[in-house]
Amino acid sequence: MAKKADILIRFGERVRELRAERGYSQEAFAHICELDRTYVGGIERGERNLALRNIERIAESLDISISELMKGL
Amino acid sequence: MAKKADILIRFGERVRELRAERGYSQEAFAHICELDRTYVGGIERGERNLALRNIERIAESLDISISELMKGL
DNA sequence: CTGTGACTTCCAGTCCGTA
DNA sequence: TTACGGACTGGAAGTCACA
Repeated sequence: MAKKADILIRFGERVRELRAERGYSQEAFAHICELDRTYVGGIERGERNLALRNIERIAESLDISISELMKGL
Repeated sequence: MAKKADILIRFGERVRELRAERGYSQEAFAHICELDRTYVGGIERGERNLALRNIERIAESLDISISELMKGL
């Protein structure tokens, strides 16, 4: 199984990349998302199988569409 | 909470549309996704805040990318 | 600033039905 | 074929202390 990297890992890397691009720390970004700092950290490390509502929050906080956020995954 | 159309509702409508396009019944589609039939029904009705792994399953079962699935949402 | 393990609460997700 | 209810289990949501 797992011919490609896991979806959660890839999603986390994508979030980290976009978050860093914007010059946010995890903590600052977490605040914008209204999520806990450690929770966002867990997402970026691919440890969290987050649900659609939180995916939406993250996309909004990055100021892009969900579709854009999911690009390449 | 004054949202025009909740993300879950919009996602559900999108899934229903794409699933029906392919001529699958909810039950047949649920079987392909390896999800419960009542759960798929709940998703299409916008009652379920499903997680990323299951979003991926649905996209795969529809034979499109997650990004494509999320288009317009 | 970030990683991580542990923790509680509540919902994601399953299985049984009925209409 | 789909909607929806009840009851259940595992895991997502959310937080904390400390490295």
